[in-house]
Amino acid sequence: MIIETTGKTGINPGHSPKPLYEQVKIYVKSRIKNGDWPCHSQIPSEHTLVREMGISRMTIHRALRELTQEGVLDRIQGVGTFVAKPPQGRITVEMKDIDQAIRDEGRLHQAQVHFHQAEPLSAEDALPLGLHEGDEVFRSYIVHRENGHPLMLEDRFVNPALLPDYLKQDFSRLTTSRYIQDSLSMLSHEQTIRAVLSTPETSHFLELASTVPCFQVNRKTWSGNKIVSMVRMVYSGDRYQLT
Amino acid sequence: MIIETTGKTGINPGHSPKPLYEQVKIYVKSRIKNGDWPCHSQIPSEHTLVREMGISRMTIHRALRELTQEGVLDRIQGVGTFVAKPPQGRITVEMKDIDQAIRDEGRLHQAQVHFHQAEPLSAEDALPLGLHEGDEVFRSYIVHRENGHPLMLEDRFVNPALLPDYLKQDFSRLTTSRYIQDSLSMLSHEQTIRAVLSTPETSHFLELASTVPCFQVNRKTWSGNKIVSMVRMVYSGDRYQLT
DNA sequence: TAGTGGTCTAGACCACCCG
DNA sequence: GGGTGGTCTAGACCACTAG
Repeated sequence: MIIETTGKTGINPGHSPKPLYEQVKIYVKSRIKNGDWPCHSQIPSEHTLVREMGISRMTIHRALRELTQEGVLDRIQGVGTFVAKPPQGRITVEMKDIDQAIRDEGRLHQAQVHFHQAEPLSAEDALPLGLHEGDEVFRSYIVHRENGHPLMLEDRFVNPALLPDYLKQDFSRLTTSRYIQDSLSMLSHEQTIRAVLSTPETSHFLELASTVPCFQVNRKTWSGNKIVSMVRMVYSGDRYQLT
Repeated sequence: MIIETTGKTGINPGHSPKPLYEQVKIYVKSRIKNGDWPCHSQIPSEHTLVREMGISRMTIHRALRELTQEGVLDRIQGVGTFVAKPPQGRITVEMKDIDQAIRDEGRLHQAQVHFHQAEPLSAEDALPLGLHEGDEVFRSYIVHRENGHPLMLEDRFVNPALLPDYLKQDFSRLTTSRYIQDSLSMLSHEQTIRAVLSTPETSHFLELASTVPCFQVNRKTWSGNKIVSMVRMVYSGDRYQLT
């Protein structure tokens, strides 16, 4: 382990190639990577590293804390620091907002609002929304287009108690999800994504000539313990893909 | 802002309800949440917070650094600290390894290896793998079952240079992706997920009676700048969903 | 030049675990 | 009781930005 310094007064002047704590992190990761410190083994204590590397404890501690945060190490107070098991088989897929996804590809996003109204809640929708049958909800039904071609159908229910001004918005200019995110904070989501076949309804609004495979996203949005919105989004499968 | 202490000798003995830096984080987030510090506005400098809150700079700094890491703040050296724009419309989907996903549901995972061999690379597969036509590659073709029912078809190519022992593994007991993750470190992935219709091939191996919508995942795995593996996974759409 | 954030130290007190 | 990690401080030097 070579510690890079600039040979000035202090032990590590700030314009060293990398900060000291970064060098410690790299050092620890290299020891793990080349097998010196195998999975689940205990690594030297902070005190030991302080002695061996000639670096102050706060700096060592920061390096180890950040590596713990990154999932490289596990630390147990009063016991020691251990090499964590690398996270197995977790690959994350990121779903951007539809308008952003389209614009990021350099294409034109348009939203066509088919309706946007208050309506009484049907029995089948009441339960998942956590409201009662007949309660008034806001609903919007929007087709999103990419360079003029229909890409996604959005059928959204909104809780009027939490977003009383929902009906006043112009969702041909502003995305529903953006409006919700800007209006409330600390939102959480719960969703499922299925591969489905287009139905007569989706084929009509997405202008599909035949039956094609689609992504159907069902998403609930919560603010604290209250449901803000429930949305069904159907993506034309031959024109959309997740990465 | 009330700083909780225990009234002992030091300013903040360790068993205070929350560490000081956590209290600072909560304080900052509350000022943002209730609108005192709007989006993009500059918040007080570290020095100011040190004076106003009577807390040392290292502690203030840690709180602000962690909030920056979490995307709540933006910091610019020499300029100041600003409230970050909340991340818009990014929802992440987590894909677990197939065996883990099945076992997490309390069901039985089985893998049926149809073949597992070395073969010359075809022209169409050579380009995406970054190798040349006719180069030898390892290939495995596996059906994964959930409680006996076929759930996913995995067709994988592997670079023999990086995983020479790939053919010696028993993939009815160990998942291919787990073997790869355990054998190499610092892997990165690149993938696309499409909604597709089952083909005669997938219908046969997934024992589908009719044409159904499926998820098709195409994933490349890199170790550094070398391709380790390329896999196509087809999930029976009526039996699988992403969350 | 003044003010900002970025890093580092030496020392301190603490809670926790285990023999 | 001895070792571990968790937190906090006071002060210092640095790099960067702007007026």
